[in-house]
Amino acid sequence: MKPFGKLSSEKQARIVNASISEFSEKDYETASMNSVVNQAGISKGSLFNYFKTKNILYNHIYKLALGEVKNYLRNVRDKTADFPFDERLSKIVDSGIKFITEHPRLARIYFRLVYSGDSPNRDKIVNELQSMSEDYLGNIVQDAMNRGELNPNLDKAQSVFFLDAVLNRFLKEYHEAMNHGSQNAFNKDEWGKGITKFFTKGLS
Amino acid sequence: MKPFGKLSSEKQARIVNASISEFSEKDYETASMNSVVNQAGISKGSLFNYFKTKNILYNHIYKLALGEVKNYLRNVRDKTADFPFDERLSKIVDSGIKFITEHPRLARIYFRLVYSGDSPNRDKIVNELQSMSEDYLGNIVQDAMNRGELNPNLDKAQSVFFLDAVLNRFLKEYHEAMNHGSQNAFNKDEWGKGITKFFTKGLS
DNA sequence: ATGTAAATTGACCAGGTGGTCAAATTAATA
DNA sequence: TATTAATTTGACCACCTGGTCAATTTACAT
Repeated sequence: MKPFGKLSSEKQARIVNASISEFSEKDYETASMNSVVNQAGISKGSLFNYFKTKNILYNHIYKLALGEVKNYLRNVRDKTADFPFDERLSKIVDSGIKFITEHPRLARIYFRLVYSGDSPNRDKIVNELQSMSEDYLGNIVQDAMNRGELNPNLDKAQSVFFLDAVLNRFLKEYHEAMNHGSQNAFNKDEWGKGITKFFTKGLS
Repeated sequence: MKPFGKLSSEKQARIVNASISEFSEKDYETASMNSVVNQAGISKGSLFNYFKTKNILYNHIYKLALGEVKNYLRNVRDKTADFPFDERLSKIVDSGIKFITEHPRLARIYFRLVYSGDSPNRDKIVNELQSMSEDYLGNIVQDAMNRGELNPNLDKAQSVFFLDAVLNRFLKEYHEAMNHGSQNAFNKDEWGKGITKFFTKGLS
């Protein structure tokens, strides 16, 4: 068993928590192992005993973040499997907002990973995410096409791309607005409606 | 006159060129003044004589990059003022691709600025960009609405947001695909058509 | 050619980085 | 309790950072 797994769950939590804070506040290169160590209240040697390198620690954390994101997505997809396209889209937006609100630090790590350039293995990870998203949104679009809710001659790849672009951008802006305290910048419901209307029309 | 302005234009070009390389390859924190100095073939003291801090040098460079971007945008907007919406949109995509192809390093600095988190004054700059884009795309949407090409009851802010999201994301992906050598990832014409079709329909 | 002013240099500084490892502490075994 | 094994520690290392400044080189005026 890996040394980190042997630790008391309280200590594990402390370390994970400190790491999440650090990697969400600074990008990979700028994030500091010393800072993690101080926040977690352990010694430097210990941290490097649990995680041999900064890279490995980062991998541990981002997988954690991504796992949570995937959970959310899987959840909303399955729970809305029988809903029509527009309601489904609306729920996706809602759950995205919910995730961001409940896990702002994990969301930050996610956005940093997707939009910033210097995480290790960034290309591989982003490719993974891309194909995950294609899969996810692709299924939803396909379902809607099968039901006759969307134009059956759609270029699916492009449609998914548009969806992904708008959804991600919206959530990113929402996340940033949230972190800057300007709560009124986005009216959730209004924007949710706007997005679903725009896509049901654009892809019809 | 500032010391940098007194330099021979050849030397100025060398320094600007080295700085563009550095800031396009690494993000602000990671970019190294030592590296700029070596690439430019001047001494460290000189560089800090021309630009008192890293921050000031970065500002000089990003303003340069942004100026070029604005030039391109202004150009295409004015030259297509009388075109219908779909042709206009198509030209915007084309000119974006052209810019990226001709100035890949400046494009990289632009994307890094917009999507990454650690440039100095990032918030201020991004706000500036946002209102610039709102202005730019807002005008184009407004023109089309006035001409009766788009639904006159559109929520303009949202429409502009969608346009901005998709255009930026597309150009970013195109830029990344280009830099990774995979030229066939995007068929320019096909995607240009797809984008215009999607928006003319979605906003009609 | 000489003196002076301006431009250029690079050794140097304090401070930070990821990572190491002998030594000290704690836990487990007998 | 005495011995051994596992865990934890933090001083330390080489390296890099942005930035400084006395000293040297260059340019120019007389």
